[in-house]
Amino acid sequence: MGARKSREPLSRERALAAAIALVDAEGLAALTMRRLAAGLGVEAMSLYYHLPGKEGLLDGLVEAVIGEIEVAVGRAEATAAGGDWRTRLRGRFLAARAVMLRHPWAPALLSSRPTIPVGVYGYYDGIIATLRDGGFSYRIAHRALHAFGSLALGFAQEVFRPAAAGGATDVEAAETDLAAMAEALPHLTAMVAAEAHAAEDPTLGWCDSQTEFEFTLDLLFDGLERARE
Amino acid sequence: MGARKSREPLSRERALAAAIALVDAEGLAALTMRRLAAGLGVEAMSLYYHLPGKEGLLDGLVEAVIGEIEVAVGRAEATAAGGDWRTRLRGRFLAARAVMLRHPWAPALLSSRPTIPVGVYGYYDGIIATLRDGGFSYRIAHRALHAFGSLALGFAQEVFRPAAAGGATDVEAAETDLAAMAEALPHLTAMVAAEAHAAEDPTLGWCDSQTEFEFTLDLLFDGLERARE
DNA sequence: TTCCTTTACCTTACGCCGTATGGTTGCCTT
DNA sequence: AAGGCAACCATACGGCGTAAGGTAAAGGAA
Repeated sequence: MGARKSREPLSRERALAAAIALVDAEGLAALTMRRLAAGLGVEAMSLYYHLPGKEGLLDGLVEAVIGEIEVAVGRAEATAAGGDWRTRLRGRFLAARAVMLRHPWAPALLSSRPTIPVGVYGYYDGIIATLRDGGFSYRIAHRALHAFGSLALGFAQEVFRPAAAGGATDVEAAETDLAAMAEALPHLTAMVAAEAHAAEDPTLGWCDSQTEFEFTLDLLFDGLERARE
Repeated sequence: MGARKSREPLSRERALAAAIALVDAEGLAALTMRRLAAGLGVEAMSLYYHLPGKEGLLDGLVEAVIGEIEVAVGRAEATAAGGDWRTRLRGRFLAARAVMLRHPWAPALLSSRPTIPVGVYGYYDGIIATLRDGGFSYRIAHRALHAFGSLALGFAQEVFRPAAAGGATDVEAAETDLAAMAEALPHLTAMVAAEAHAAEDPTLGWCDSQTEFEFTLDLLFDGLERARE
């Protein structure tokens, strides 16, 4: 009525925000140009006025995630100022992890991208700076980066997701299977039994609880501490 | 002429072999039902008589890779019999890695699959057995599996691939960029300079050389040795 | 006021994809 | 000879990303 415009014009920012909302809600596979456009009350081809295409859209998502990580890491660095290297790195990685927990699709997207998003360079520069402060040579810093792998960006690249989300496994079949499994896979079944393994916290959709994440982190930190000579 | 059949009949095995050849040669994205069928001198729909669909085809590829790993690991185990736990695990992981080097697409495929291929359970059972032999509790064995992550299957999930394969970067632009980069990313540029970084061996398409792989392995092994108490 | 350019959005169409449906062929058995 | 069945194919549908070109409206210049 009073306002002239029937609606706010489209923009790269609005498109990216809608894309993130869509992917948060329905997963990466649900992100198509047509669906995204429909959610914005627009036709698919209109998106191309603001984005260079599907790949550019995905680049935008990555950029947004890296941006969130930079903010979170900045806050973590501020509170950990003056700490030793491993406390500070720990803070960085866990801050990045908090972002990944908000966007469970991010690991898969990140590791599928063909080029390194620019923001990542800055992030890695900060890690190297922390390692140098901690007295590491460039050589060890380099190796540390490789050793951290995806942990540096907040996720453990567990190769497989657990059983199935929501797929209620037949209990009876599971029991008879268990007997066969105990025979074929004695050590694995024994471990599962011993660990009880209440599936307490399958974060990120992976079998990758906070505890395991931090355990691995400390394993690597301890090793690096020793490698420093 | 003499033979009656104009050609050997299709089969799951022939289809899978052709699929692996196609993917080895042209990458995962080139694997479509139509292209695979064409390569076999057949129409796309004929594949559905031997395979349950695209997902089933990908499951078959995974199964084949796991099979190769099992063979390679079996050989490694045979030669390392009687060794200590870390020598044996090392042999397993490096054997798996040799398979991954033959099939650079395998890591991406493996980590994109929605369910765990059956063969993997047996593989992990063997790892747990080795750890138990080495005196580890189930608790630590469990954590070790998480800590190994994708290393256990022979690849380090480096998150990003290096620059671009074959994309000759403009040298002049690269030089001016270098100056800007040295300012924005002082630690990273210093590290690259210090490491010379002759890109000696970008195996698997990732920046993940054999040396880095083994370094990370030993870092984790050392840490676990200590965690055993 | 009139005209023209630019911006933002839309329509249509093309060539891919995976696959449901329903033939058609030719060997094997009886 | 007849029937069955395994193996393969033709057609078609809905969805994808996006190239090419059309259109409505806003803004500045005359």
